[in-house]
Amino acid sequence: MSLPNTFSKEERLKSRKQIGLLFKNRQSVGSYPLRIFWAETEREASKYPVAISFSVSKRIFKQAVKRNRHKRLMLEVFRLHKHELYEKLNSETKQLNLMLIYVGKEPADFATIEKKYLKLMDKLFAQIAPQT
RNA sequence: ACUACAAGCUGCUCUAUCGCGGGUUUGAGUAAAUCAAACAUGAGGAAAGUCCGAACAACGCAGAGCAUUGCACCAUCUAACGGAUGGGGUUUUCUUUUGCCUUGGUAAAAGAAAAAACAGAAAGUGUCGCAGAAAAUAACCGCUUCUAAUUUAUUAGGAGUAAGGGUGAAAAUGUGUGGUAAGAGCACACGGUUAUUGUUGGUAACAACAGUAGUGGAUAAACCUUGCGAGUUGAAAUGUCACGUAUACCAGCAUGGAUUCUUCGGAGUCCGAAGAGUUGCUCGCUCAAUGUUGGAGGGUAGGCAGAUAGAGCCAACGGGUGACUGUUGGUCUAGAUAAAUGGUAGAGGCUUCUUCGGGAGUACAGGAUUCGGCUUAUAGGCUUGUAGUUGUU
RNA sequence: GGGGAGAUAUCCAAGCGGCUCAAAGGAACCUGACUGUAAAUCAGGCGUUUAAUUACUUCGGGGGUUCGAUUCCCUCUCGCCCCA
Repeated sequence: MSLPNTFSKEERLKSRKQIGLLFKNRQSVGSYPLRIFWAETEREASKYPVAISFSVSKRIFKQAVKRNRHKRLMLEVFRLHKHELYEKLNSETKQLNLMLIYVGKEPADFATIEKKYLKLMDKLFAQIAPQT
C-alpha cells in the first residue's frame, strides 16, 4: 500500500450542522455489532471524499474507558482500510458523510471489528451503487 | 514462617512499525492560510461520585428586618471547610477481679478495643399506638381513718396515702433506719444524678475535693431556642471578533400628562398610585408617557480569550506529640472541543495453574476552568501494628 | 459541565413515625357462578408458609436516629427531567 494511512482533522465529521443533516437524511447499514449512517452532500473545500465520525452509546458502556476504546478501535479500522473506500467513490464533487456507531452489547477486540467492518463496507457499496 | 484484619505507600516495563493532539525549530509560500520534515512531549490515585469548602467571573448592592438554610464538646492546623490533628467526657463490646444467687445471669471496680451530626428537654409547644389504674397537673385496686346504716363485719359516702399491684421501650432518685392512723426525701446515713459556688490541676473542654440548692420521664436525624455563618448564579459563567437585521425591547439625557380659569406669577379639577425593576419576602429605593441619542430581538452554532506556574512538586536543615509549618536550594511544557494519548507484532517482569512442554491472568478506571478535602471502586507488590496457628532457641 | 425531582405487589399507583400497614385503589392474572362456549357481569383469591385469625420475610441495597422507620438522616445503586 503506497499511500499513507493517515487520518487528518479534515476527514473527521465535526460540524454540528453537517451532523444534524446526516441524522435528518440518514440511510443506514448494519453489520452487528456495527451500524453506519450515511448521507451524500456537496463537497465544500475538503480534499477528502469522506467525512466520518464515531460513536458509542453511554447506555451500552457506562465507563468512559470502554467507550473511548471502542471509538479508537473503529477509527483504527477505518484508517487502515480507507483507501479501498476512496478508490471506489472516486468523485470530485460529492462528499460522503458517515457516522459509525457501535451497537453491540458485549465488548469486542480489534480482529472481530475489522472483520465486521469489511463486511459492512460491501453492504454499503451495494446500497450506494444503484443510486450513483 | 503462615493466615486474617486494620492503617499507610505503590499503581508493570521495553523494542519495532502504522497513526493522533497541541508545542518548538527549519523549509516551501511576498505574507497569511496551509503543507512538509525534525525534535522533545502528551491521563489518575482515585481523573469517578458531585457530598462539602475555596479561587475566578457575571449580576445585585443607601441600607435594615424577616424568611430560608448550614454548622454545633475543647484546643490547634488551614486560604477555607461540614476536612484534618491532638485532647476531653459518653456509650457499646471484650477480658480480669470481687460480691450475690435458681451455674449463667446480675452488680461494682480495673484494663483494652471500637463507635458517634457529643449545644439546649431545668424557655415553650407537640407526640408517646397496643397493653396498663395511670404515659406526665399520676388515686382504678389496695392501705389507713372518719361518718352513716344495719345483718357487727359488710355496704355507701368523705378524707389521707405513691409502700404493693399481671402491663410496657419507659411507671416518678436506689438501699437502710427513723417516723406515721397508714404512708411519703417527711427526716437522717451512704450512694446515683442535675444546676451552681469556691479551691486545686489544665490554654480549654474537663477532672478531683468541699459547700449550697434540687430530684424536673423520653423525643430536637418533631417544631423550636441559643451561638456562629451564608447575597444569587455558575465556565453551557463571562468578555470579544466575525456573520446578519427592524423600530416591539433596553440604556443615557430632557420634560409629569390632559383640561379649565388667569392679574401669565400661578390656582383648581381629572388622570397616573396600581404595576414594573431591585436577591425569596417586607420596608425602603428607582421607574411610568413623550421626544432625542445610542445599543440591539429573532436567528446563527463559527473563531479567539477565559484555559493552564500553582494556597505547585522535591530535598536538606529547623519548630511542633501531631495535622502542619519556617528557611534555603532545586525543579517545572496534557490543554482537547462530535473532543488527542491508540492499533498490530514481539520480548521481559509479577501472580497463578501445570501432564514441567507450556497455558491463563496482569485491577479499578480516561483529563474538560483550577485547587483543598470527603465518599465510593481497585489485580498484584511493599511497610507497620494487632490476633491466631505451627516450629526453633 | 451544572441543576432538579424520584424508586412501593406483574403493571399503573395511594400511603400523619405505631393500631385496622402484608401495605388503599385500578388494571392484569387465577378459581368458581352464570352460558352450549366465550365476552360482559357477580363472588372469592392474588409475598412464602400453616389446620388456623399461625409463623416468617417485606416498600431499590447498606448503615444510623428512635421503645418502634415504607415514612426522619447519611451513603451507595439505578432510571428520569431541565439548562447553551
